[in-house]
Amino acid sequence: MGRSPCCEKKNGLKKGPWTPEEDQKLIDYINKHGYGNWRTLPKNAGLQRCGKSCRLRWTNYLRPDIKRGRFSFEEEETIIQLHSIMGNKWSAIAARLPGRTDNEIKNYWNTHIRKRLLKMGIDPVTHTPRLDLLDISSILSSSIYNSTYHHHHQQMNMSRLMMGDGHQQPLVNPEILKLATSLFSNQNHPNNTHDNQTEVNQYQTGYNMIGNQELQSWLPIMDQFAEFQDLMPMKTTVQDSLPSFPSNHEDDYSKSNSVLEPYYSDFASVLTTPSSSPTPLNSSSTTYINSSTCSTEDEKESYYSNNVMSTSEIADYSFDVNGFLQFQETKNHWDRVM
DNA sequence: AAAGTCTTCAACCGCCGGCGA
DNA sequence: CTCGCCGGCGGTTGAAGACTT
Repeated sequence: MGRSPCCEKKNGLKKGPWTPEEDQKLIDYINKHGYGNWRTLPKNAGLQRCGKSCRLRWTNYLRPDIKRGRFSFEEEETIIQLHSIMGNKWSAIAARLPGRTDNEIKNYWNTHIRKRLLKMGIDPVTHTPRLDLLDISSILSSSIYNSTYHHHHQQMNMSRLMMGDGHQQPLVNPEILKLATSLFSNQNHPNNTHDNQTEVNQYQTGYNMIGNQELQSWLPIMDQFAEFQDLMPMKTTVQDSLPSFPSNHEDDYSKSNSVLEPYYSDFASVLTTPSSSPTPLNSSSTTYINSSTCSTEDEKESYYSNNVMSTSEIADYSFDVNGFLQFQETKNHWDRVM
């Protein structure tokens, strides 16, 4: 048996934004009598509103203990950490933030924090890194395969990464990068992956050339990258989450042409968590931002612009070793200061 | 300057659980 | 136990303002 709406149109009750006069009536009444029964309050207070609307207006806007204005950095940190534990339990989160309402926190999450996490490559539902959000595929594939790519800085670093610069060894086995490129570029198009024999063969070849041991050695780089991108050390790292690879991959390879497919699938699933995860409560993936010393808004903005990179900035730094080391120093600085 | 697009956030809606009759 | 009332919650909407073209 459904309940009738609390304020039907036929009652002539007003909806929409509150006027200052209505606000004053509500404030005056509650100051004098308390709110008591919300359903009868509007009649007693002389308001053409339903009780629910009055309650909402009071609790979300007129209450004297409401803190207005921008969220402080500490508040934002608290929201992110609590959300990583509790999920969308806005009222529970609000209970830990004096003067903030669940509605305000929910709005702030949806309009600011959520977007920022996405930009950082963090899944706002699970609080785990999602490298696909960073669009690494474009970073990698454009440098490797597009010789006319305009970003010479990035291309130079990539070529050094792959071939060395005449004085040093390649930083990463080019086959690893090729495989990574394939993985990243194809995880964005899952439908194209499993039915394409050419691509499967590509993974097989790549995996054969790299071998289990070297692929494993590449994983810490991914972990560092995931951390490096946004100064957010993850309790659950890419490496920790990786399924165990067979010690003798040649044997498996001889059995089937699609032997790599399950590993690719597992590997890809580590790198990209489904955004529609039904279980936001994941205490093992609590997100930390090492920046709690930023107190003023200026510091906060400065922190974000200096230390939390946008995707395009990551493209500049991602495989630039000097930049990486420099960035690690900055990170260590913030860790110490914290 | 104007039109179109995007962002924000106050307010609404439907649902749920607690509680008393 | 069932029913209806109520407060509370989380998802969603849409008007207004900000921004872009």
